[in-house]
Amino acid sequence: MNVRVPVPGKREQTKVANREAIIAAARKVFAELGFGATTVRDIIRATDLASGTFYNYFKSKEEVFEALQDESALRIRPRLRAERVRARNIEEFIAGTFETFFDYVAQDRADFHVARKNTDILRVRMASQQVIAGFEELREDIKVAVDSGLLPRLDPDFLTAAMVGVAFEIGEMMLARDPVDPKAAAEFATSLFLNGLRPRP
Amino acid sequence: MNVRVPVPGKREQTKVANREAIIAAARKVFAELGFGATTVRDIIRATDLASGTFYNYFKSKEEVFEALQDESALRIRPRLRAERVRARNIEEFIAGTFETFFDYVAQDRADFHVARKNTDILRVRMASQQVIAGFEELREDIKVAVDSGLLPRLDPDFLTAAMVGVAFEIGEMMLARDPVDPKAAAEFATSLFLNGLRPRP
Amino acid sequence: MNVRVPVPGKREQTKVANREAIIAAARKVFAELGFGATTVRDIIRATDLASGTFYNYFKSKEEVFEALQDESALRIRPRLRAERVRARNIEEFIAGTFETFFDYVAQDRADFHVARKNTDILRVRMASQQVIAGFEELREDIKVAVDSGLLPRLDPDFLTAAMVGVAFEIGEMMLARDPVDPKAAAEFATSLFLNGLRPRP
Amino acid sequence: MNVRVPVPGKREQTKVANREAIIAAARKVFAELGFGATTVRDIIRATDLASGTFYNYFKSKEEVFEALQDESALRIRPRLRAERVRARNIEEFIAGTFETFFDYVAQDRADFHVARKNTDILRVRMASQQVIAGFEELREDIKVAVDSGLLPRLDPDFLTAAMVGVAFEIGEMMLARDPVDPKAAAEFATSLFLNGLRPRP
DNA sequence: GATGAATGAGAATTCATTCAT
DNA sequence: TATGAATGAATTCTCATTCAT
Repeated sequence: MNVRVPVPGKREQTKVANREAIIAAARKVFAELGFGATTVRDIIRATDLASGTFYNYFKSKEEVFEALQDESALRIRPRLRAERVRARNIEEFIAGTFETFFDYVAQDRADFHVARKNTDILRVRMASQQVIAGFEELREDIKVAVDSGLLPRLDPDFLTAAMVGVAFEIGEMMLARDPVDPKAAAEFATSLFLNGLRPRP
Repeated sequence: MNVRVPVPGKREQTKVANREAIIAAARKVFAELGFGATTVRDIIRATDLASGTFYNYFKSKEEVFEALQDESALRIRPRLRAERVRARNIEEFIAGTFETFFDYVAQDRADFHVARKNTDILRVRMASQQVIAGFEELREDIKVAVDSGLLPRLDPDFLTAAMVGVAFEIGEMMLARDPVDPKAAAEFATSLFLNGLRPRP
Repeated sequence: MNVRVPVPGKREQTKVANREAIIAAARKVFAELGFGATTVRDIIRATDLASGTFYNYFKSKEEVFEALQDESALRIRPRLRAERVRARNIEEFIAGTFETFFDYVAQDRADFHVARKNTDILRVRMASQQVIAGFEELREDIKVAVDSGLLPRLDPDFLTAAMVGVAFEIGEMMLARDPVDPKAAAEFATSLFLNGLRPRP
Repeated sequence: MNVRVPVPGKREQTKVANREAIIAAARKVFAELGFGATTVRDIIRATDLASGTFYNYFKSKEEVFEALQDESALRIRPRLRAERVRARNIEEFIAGTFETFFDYVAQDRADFHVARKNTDILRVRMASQQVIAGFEELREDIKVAVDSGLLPRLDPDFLTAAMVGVAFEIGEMMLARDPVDPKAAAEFATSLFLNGLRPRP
């Protein structure tokens, strides 16, 4: 018997490149057609690979979608977390989160925009492993912030939900405008969460 | 050829009844399977009609989905609008909106819950004609409220998006809990929008 | 609600005709290609129906194969049984069985010949519900015949197996010859089973 | 690129060993899955070789199947032949053949049992070059035995078919029983062929 | 020779939609 | 208008085989 010691060679490079090619094609096609309308054929047609090759890398369009989302989430999660960890007060916690998120959305439009294409009837929201982990992380950070007195004693699940809802919904609205202004979006969301709508005395 | 023998006591299904039967079946099936996984066959199988009959009423599952959402939106829209019109101050505007919405969600779980079934990866959000009209209505009301001084001078699009995002996201969270407590959800959202998180002096 | 009383009409006729067309095509294609090499596409291509129509009648080629065998077995089983029931002595029991079987085989070559086509490597033997039932029936009749003293006290399972093996194997050999002579085949098998090879004193 | 580091104590697989490994894997997989359902991938997966390697040894699963059967036939053929050559009378000819065959079957169950797995519908019978040669050999020996007066003047083709049919069919029945009793099977078959069913005076 | 990823033809199957009854 | 079988395009997925490494 032989022990195989992998040395990165052409084969391994091709494998990585193919995987990336499929993910890139999927990103493009999902953005164009929406998740529901996209078929595996559409994705593979957008690469120069053979149809069977898709199945060497992913079992289904669901799986490639997840990989796609995981990639995105892995890019944004550490940045969001770093902002929150660094936060010394409630202003930094809230403002840092929204600024980072809207900046990311503005950069990475395609990732965020996966959808609202199915005859304009549906909106599909990301929720891969990594995205869910990101939500979870936010909730944990909120709990910690509440315990440390950084945030007031509020229901952390609801607060997480509120931040997520506002981030995604305002994110969409922001992208619909020209020019895309993440600063303005972040300011709005931050002010809402810090001060609410009622004028302070 | 089949001979149809009417059975007394069960009246013939009228056109309206057939339409309703299809919508009801669709509501049930969408809730079970999610939109993407549902086929026209699934819907028609859940009625006692024949497959061809579906096409006398709807062109596609998209169309029946829209009709379904429209029905829902038509139930909730007037109530939301009435709340906002009746509002004499910012507290009533915000609290009325959220209370009404979460009450509706708690009642009509199936309608709201259409989905998150697609392999648990996706969340599908309603956005039929009527739902969009409802969003539009909210934005109009917000504009009017801003002009009349009821609400502070804020970007109405962003505010609409924020309310919608919070309503849907907290709505989901609320439904995930036992018992479902629309009052608590409304209080949380209302307080957030009125006061923000920062303690008032 | 209506009660549907079927009256044989054009629709029902077409259904029966289509089912028969598929079975006939399958019989032809199995005989040509053998079971293993045959695809559903091959079968449907041999009809003038559309590919999807196949699935209105059968779930797979296995299912149509079974239907095919059942048809055959249903034709031959009652005749075999009648011969055995009528038998007044061992000669009639054995001779009746083989004569009837080889006559049937000679008539219905295609049914019997399903196979030995896969590069001449394999022989596929029928064993649908009905064929198995036919074997079972033979065993039961043998048991009865043993109990009534018509047949000597032998292991009925082995005797069944022996008759089946000889019937099928000699059947094949008979078909390979020109002219096909069921009489001769039956005489050979009958004599073997009645007298054995050892010359009687 | 991979670097192959030889591990001492485990010798390199030679060409012969690889061929044997593939045949052994095929024997196992055919017995489990049946011939029709088995794929080349299944076979190669049951070895520790790579898929491409299969094609250095065999062109298709048909070819490996033949090789498999040839191996079996090469084991049993000489023994059968020896029995028949040694036979000094009809009793020895018949009894020797069946005893040897059923002993072999009892030993080498897997080889004989290749199949009846295809949804329980089919029985697949071996018929490789070597197996056919074995049948041929039997026929030749029968002819010789007829000419020498050892066997009565009967149609040698039919007699060959009858022996083959009985051997295989009773072989299956024997394997289905517990305990497997080749002696009893041989006795039954021998008595049938020697004496027939009709009581001798 | 061995490897195992890429290939792409082709199989099974589904399903929206049509249309004769 | 209701029915439900027929249609066939489209999709998913498998697999034997090739070939660069």
